[in-house]
Amino acid sequence: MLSLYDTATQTVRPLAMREPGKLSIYLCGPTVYGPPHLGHGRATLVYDVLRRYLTWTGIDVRLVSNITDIDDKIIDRAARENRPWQEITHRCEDVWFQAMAGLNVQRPTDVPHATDYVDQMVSMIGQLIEKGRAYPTADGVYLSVETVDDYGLLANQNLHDLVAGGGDREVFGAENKRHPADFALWKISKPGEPSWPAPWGAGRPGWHSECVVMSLDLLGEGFDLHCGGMDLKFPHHENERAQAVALGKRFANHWMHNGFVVDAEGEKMSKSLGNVANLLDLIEHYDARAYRMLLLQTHYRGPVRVGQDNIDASVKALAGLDSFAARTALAMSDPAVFADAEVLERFRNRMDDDLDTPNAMGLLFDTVRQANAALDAGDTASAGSLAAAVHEMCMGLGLVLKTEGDVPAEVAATVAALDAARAAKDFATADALRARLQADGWQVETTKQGTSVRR
RNA sequence: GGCGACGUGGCCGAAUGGUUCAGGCAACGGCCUGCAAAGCCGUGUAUCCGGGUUCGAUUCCCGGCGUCGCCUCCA
Repeated sequence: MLSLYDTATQTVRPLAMREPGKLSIYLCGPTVYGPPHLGHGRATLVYDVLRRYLTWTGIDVRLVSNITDIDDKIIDRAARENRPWQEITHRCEDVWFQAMAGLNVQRPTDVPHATDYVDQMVSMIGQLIEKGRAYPTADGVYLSVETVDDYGLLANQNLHDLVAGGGDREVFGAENKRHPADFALWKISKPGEPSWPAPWGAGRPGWHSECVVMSLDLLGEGFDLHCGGMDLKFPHHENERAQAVALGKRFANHWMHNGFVVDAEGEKMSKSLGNVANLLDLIEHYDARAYRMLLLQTHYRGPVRVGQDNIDASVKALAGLDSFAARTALAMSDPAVFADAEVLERFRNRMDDDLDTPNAMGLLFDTVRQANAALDAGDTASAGSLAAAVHEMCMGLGLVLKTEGDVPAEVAATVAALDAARAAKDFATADALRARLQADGWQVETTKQGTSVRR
């Protein structure tokens, strides 16, 4: 049974399932107005690993992750570029899923769009007003946070301290709000802006409303886990929760937040600092698996710096694993081979402890070394079961190892020529052929058993 | 100002009240190899500082110093 740190209780506690064997997860998805950056990549990879691991342990996971396709940023960009806002959201969503596919992140079970839920949001806001928890003003509808008893639970701060920290920052809509921390559920639109009809004036929903409505609609009250980046903890998740509480509904049972991607100076990568790195660049220039590898070797709650050195180290580590997969392919092919049960149990213990992937990776590399040693010693049976365990672990982490794969005919011919030259002790020719393959980007391993190539 | 996280070898990064502080990358030596590569074996280097608790602390407590995050743009 997996235990996870829960932001609401600030403890590591078992991730309870509302229905045995079934886990319902809501993950806050992207606002589609720009290209995905490394931070998005981290969050989706962390939750992809979570999902794959849970699935691997036999749990039926339903992962709902939304697309925020109406928002001030989208409107701003559409106005600036003078084109329909839908064109931007559609394009960005395509790019988003393209990037996710590149990272080998599984598509969520459900991908609700905010714009498909506006009616339900209007209805929810109406209920909040009826209950006296929200109030309309000249520019929108606001939630009265003072009516929510434990407002500040996720931020771990009381309302007074939260507001005290506002500093000299300008409070949005201050002139109309009853309390500075009240937040917009509905924003009445200005001429030319996209809008939907509502009793309080045509407009658009505030950011925090969509996730409440969509999560409760698709997963129902008291769903198991709500997750997202640390920066969503407050205000986004706090405000989602505040709405659910104000409605008198049970919300998420467990809250999970992943740490940030930081830059070389250790500062958070954020749009406002302008130090965001495009995720697509990383995927284009490096083995996309390297980012997953790097994150697996970092605890999900800690910060991670994504740099040339880190990524290079991950690429190298992957090369070792690929090489391992290739050399153990034969030992694994025996249908009588079973994954080493003890290794898998240790793996589960580590993963179940707040998703301790760095420790799990330590075990994985240890197992690889043991299997290699067994293979060197000619003990193919042990090598096979250890290698099978490695493959199982990789499956539980979403790591795909490369084996021989498809080799073009001319490369195969070169490999054959290389082996023939070596057999004839014509090492000059053999070295030239090997150099040519390497120049073409092939990883070449010549052994007594013959040459194998990998890309 | 409030709340919180963190400070481990050349780099990244776990863990732990006590024999030798995981693992990855890099370095060095050896085995293997026609030579490499891959692999194996081995080596070296680390717990921010000062107190306290303790037989014993890197780990727990207190105080520093430093870094970072959140306090209504954000994964």
